[in-house]
Amino acid sequence: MLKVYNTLTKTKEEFKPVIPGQVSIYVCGITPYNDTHIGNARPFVTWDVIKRFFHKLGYKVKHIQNFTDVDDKIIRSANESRRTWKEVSDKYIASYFDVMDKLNIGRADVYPRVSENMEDIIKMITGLVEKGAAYPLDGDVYFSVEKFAGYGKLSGRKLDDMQAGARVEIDNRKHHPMDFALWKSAKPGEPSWESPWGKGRPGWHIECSTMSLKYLGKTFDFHGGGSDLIFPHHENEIAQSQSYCCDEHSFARYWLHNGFITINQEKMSKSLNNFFTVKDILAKYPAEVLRYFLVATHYRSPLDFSDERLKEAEAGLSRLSNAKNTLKELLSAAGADSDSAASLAQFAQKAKESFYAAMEDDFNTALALADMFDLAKKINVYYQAVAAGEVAADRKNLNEVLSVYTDMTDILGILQIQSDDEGSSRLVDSLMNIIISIRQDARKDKNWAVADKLRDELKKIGIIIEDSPTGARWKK
RNA sequence: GGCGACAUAGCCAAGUGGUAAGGCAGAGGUCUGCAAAACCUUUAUUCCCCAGUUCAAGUCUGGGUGUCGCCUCCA
Repeated sequence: MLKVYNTLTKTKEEFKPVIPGQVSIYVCGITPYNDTHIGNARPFVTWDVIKRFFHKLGYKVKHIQNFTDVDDKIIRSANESRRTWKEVSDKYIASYFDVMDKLNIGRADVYPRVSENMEDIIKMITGLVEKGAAYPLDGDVYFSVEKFAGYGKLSGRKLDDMQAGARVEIDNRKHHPMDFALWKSAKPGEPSWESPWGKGRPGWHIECSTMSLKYLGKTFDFHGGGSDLIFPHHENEIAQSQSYCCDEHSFARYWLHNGFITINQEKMSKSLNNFFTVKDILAKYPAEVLRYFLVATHYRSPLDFSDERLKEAEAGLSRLSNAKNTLKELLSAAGADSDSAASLAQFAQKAKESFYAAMEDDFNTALALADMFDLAKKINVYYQAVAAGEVAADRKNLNEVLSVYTDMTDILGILQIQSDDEGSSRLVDSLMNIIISIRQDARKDKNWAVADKLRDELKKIGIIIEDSPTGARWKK
């Protein structure tokens, strides 16, 4: 049974899809005015893992993720750099895709943009005005929070409380201080679109309502994003959407929010200027290390980022990677089938069950990883027995173990990037074989100076030589 | 001020009321020409504090302390 923590009910609930066998997901995407930072990257890695898991369970997945390409910050950036808003957003959307690809994140089915959905947005605002849920005001349109009885149900707030402690400047023209803009009239020099209320552009929240309803229908399964979106963004989306559909049960059924990435225990954000871009990190660490780092903690927990933590991630990932290589090495040396790895294969099946159980419990990747480490250890123990000549490698059962191991890495999306470029350089492979053979000769002659020099020099260019009873192996 | 989350070893981290997973780092050992990788052993009588419920509490309840987040653009 798959359980997910729903922010709306504040409990873990059994997941029941709207349409059996299918999952519909809307994830709030980015505002492309800046390079993607690792805080931004977290929800996308999270949802990528969730999608991979649903695929493994046999679900058909539909995933929509927007780009907020009409926005104050984009306009400001455009004005400062003498580009158009379109040039700015296109540039950072391309940059977003570039780093997402490196992080091995699969594409959504559709990436709708605000600028390409104006008609639908205007239609929805018009509908809300007609229903009396919103009102035009001097070229703007505001949503009337008092007209929506459920306002506050996602974030657990009451209108009265919010009023009391509000830090916002009160605009007295509005019917209620918490009323928020669906449409903003154009100021000079701003991009604008024609509407029944004059030239202008949409407010922030309406786009996600419009586009999720457009692509996923009136009721869909998941809506996700960072926990800073709970209020006001997602609260407002619910208000708009349910008012529009005239149905308090419509719109997303499960709301999933991931915790923040922090720096020195403080939220990483563009406004605090304490962020690291994904690009910066990828200049220092392989993309897989960053991905592993993000996956090694449950998605709802806060996650403190530091160089030290990345180094730990690198060490942990390398352990998993070594075990996979060991498994492959065993297989390539395996002869006839035997039963020597039967109990290892059995253990692998148990580990797989345990791994799936962890994933079914609100996508507990941290717990699932423990099963991978347990399996890695058993693989290593078996390897020692083979290396000591106690047993012969058992092809059939080892193949089963590899398939379990690969199943796990497929779900987490790790240990895959490396294997892609393994085959890309036959020349390097051939050269390494020659070097290793020369070094083996030197070792045979007890010429340690030459053997060590080869190993040390290779290490300087990032290639590690490891001797083993069956010969030397190398890795980058 | 209002609302919410969290507090588990040196560090990170999981934990369904039934006796504390896993990783990193450290220590000792095995293997090795030396390394590396790997393996074995070792590292929390105890889960922020205090009360309570229970045969049984890290887990539930109440109170306290601390940290963080949201309430304003934010993933």
